[in-house]
Amino acid sequence: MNAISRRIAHLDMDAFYASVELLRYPELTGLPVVIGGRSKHKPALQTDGSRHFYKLRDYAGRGVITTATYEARASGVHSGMGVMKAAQLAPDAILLPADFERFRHYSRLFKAAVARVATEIENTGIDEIYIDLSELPEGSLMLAKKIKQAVLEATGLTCSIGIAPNKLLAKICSDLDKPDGISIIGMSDIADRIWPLSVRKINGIGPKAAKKLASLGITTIAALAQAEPEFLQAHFSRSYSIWLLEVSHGIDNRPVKTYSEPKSISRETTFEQDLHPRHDRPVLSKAFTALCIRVAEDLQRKAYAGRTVGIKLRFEDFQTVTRDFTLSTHTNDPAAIRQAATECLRRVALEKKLRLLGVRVSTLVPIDSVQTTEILRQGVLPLST
DNA sequence: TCTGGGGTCCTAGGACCC
DNA sequence: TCTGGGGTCCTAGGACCC
Repeated sequence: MNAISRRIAHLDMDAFYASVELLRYPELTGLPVVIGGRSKHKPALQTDGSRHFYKLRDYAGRGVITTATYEARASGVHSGMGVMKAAQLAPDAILLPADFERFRHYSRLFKAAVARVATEIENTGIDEIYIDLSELPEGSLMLAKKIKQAVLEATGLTCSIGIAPNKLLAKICSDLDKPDGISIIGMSDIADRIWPLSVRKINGIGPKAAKKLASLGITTIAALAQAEPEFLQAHFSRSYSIWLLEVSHGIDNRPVKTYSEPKSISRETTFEQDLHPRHDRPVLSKAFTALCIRVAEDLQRKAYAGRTVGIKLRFEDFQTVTRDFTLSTHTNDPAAIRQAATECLRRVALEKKLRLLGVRVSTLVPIDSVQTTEILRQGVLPLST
């Protein structure tokens, strides 16, 4: 493979969760629709055969918007926004609960469709992938059209594709002509197409870094590209400064990774109301056990065992703490996980109400065949001591 | 009406070993 | 009596992504 002439596509499904739900409820097409909130608010079938949909104004409680249709985005609603805030902006938007099983199904469908056109695929989320097109003979525009057509035929859904010499640029590029677009750029287009954009368009510059850059007078990628290395290093770490300058010039050598092992498996839950560590202890304990069981089920279903068990607590003031504990052997046994997680819990001062509780298992190893029973047996051992 | 859930990666200090 | 230095593991927190 020639690193100099790579050709990488980034494919991003358009408003994925919402679009999947519109396939099921086509009568909502063209309306502002958001996915989010908790699992009530499922559309109810009425006696006249029509469906009743909940609107954002009907919602009360915790949660965020995971996806908004373009019609809802026009009101200023976007993913990550609290549902209650979104309700102020778009009270008449239709609210649908997330159906992850369905989303995963459509995710598999679109990825399989792409794989029939190009095999070198990196999964980066339920609704997006990178594709290495370097070894294919066809032109980029032709490939992009073929892939979009394959996705549409397999799912009825549209996507946007960016093609560029690396993942960094491809990712930025797929967002240039959304929805249902194709953008193709080369290194010679960076000054015209990339530099005018906000630094936030760079995958890896989040709210914190963008804010700090803005305080230094840097908001566009062009301004970042013109910054002196010494100036950046006075405000950021050396490695981050070097990376900032590289990405501002469109440099990125990361390969498309067609396979990766999971590093951790976790489950967490935000309570409807903050819970008091002593007064609500029975409820907390039940939730805690349920999380351990779910993590163990996930591990067993995916055929992994882990050696480090961790907990995550979020207090009423949103302060978040984690603790973890490494066992002498790998386990995927719910009782062993709960015991280790309880050890972690003992090391936290519980003085405030709890908003969130989570359990995580990391340092994973695949449990193939012969080792399985041994790992399971050893994993349970600490319980009996 | 603040702020979900599932992840990855990085940093940094201390323990421990050679 | 002044304390090297590299490597790895463990732990905690934080930024970031979808």
